[in-house]
Amino acid sequence: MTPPPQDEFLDAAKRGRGADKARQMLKVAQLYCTEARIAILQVLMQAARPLRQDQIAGQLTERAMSKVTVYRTLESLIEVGLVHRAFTYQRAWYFELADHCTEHQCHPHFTCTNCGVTHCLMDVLLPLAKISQKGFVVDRQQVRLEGLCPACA
Amino acid sequence: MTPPPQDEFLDAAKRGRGADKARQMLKVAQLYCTEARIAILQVLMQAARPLRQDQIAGQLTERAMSKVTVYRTLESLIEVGLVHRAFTYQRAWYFELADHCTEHQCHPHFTCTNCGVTHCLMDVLLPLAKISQKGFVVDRQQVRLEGLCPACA
DNA sequence: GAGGAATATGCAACTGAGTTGCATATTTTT
DNA sequence: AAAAATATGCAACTCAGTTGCATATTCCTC
Ligand SMILES: [Mn+2]
Ligand SMILES: [Mn+2]
Ligand SMILES: [Zn+2]
Ligand SMILES: [Zn+2]
Repeated sequence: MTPPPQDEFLDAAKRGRGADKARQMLKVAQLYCTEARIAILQVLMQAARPLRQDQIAGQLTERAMSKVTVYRTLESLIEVGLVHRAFTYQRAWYFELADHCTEHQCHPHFTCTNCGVTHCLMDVLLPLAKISQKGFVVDRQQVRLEGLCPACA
Repeated sequence: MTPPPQDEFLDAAKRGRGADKARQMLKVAQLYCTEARIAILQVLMQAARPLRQDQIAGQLTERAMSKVTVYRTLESLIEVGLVHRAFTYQRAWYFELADHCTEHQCHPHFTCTNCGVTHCLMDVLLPLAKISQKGFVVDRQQVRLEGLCPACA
């Protein structure tokens, strides 16, 4: 009886392989390798969608963590470009790894107005708005979609 | 000495011409014609950009209004499609009239990360993300841009 | 490895945009 | 004018996110 691949992956992450990846990312970014940063990076690496602070905290299996620390940890990861704020929904920020981003634009996010679930549209890329001739310098273009997801349509 | 056109327009709005337009919009929408709705619609009709609740309240010259009423008024105007929530910035919603919208998409908004001012890009329209073949039903596509505005670049 | 500087964490208290219940006021309908 | 329907104001509340400060952890140097 071999365990299913997901469990194997999660197990590996807990045992340290995911932690090593996180440590390396932090070293490159010149951030202290703290328990909080390693754990939160691992949670975000395994996440299929952006997560709120409380969802991230809820995934921390090893040790509970103050929400202040979660917020400050995310802030530090954002500052060095490892994480970004994907969008807000019902007054709360959703965070995700910043790896799937192109220079000025990340993938779009679709939020279902019926079930509230958000999907990352990894393979959808809209053209950048051409507004530089008007004197604007675009740093980031963000696309949000709302409607019904396949399960709710 | 004729007053400049802006003042003339503002004056006309105060005197009732803008109010008549608002009354008509409310009648069509089957909403009670209340002081609050007429006043807030007029403020939004004259606004060059989306406004927060406190900015709207600050523009109400005739009579002060409880912030609860401003929020509930906006909510009712949103329900009938006259107003929409344009975006959030620093945890606050910005509201605007829902007239420049096409069926599934409004114009993009550019927020300057230096001065904080938002510009409505009325003449910019990105294509709709083609995700219906994946089973998604898109109700609304929203585009946000960040960077430096012409004044700050 | 020990010591010290730099940085991160937890706690408790705070902030502020937005919401809710309920009594009262306004608008519309009859 | 009276009744029914709806809107408003007040005070109290919610809750995601922030701040000050004492303590703990990480890293760097010797
Ligand atoms: Mn995503
Ligand atoms: Mn706009
Ligand atoms: Zn759904
Ligand atoms: Zn600017």
